[in-house]
Amino acid sequence: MVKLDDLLHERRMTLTELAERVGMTLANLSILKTGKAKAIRFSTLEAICRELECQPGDLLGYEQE
Amino acid sequence: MVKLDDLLHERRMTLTELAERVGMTLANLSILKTGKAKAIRFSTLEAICRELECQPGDLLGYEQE
DNA sequence: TCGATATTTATCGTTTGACGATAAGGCGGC
DNA sequence: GCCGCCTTATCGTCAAACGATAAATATCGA
Repeated sequence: MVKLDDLLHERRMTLTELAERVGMTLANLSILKTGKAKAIRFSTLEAICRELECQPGDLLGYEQE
Repeated sequence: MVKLDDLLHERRMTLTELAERVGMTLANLSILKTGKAKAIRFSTLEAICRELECQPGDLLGYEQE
């Protein structure tokens, strides 16, 4: 569902770096990445997509492409 | 950002019907559709995508395709 | 123009959960 | 063993989803 891991690898970016760039804690990003978050603010989604230069659909999805 | 309108038209489904199918109030779905929601629960996103037979990326996105 | 249907907007209350701060634990590589 | 990276956990605050409900507005066809 949350495909952050793939995107990070593709971008060769660590979760730690992404956390700094989007301005949120590593802990909360990790929760999101590992699929433990129950919801997300659009502002957060936007910030992540901005830094990863991707679309929400690249981050969220049920099928694997 | 939230492209619910397009999907509904394509599916020829009213917001009212979608509300019944996903089991949430029309009022809150309207807020989501008109881009006034600040966040979304993954469970809600999932329910909507299930009924519209689409992916999160079809519902959320910054670019228009 | 009337009326039915659909949607938007608003208010209030409850509850969920994001997110920050922080700390501790795990893990692999050097 | 140390270090960088990540996960997990706890606690607190606060934002906001979502329900229930009602009223206003829009749309459209007869």
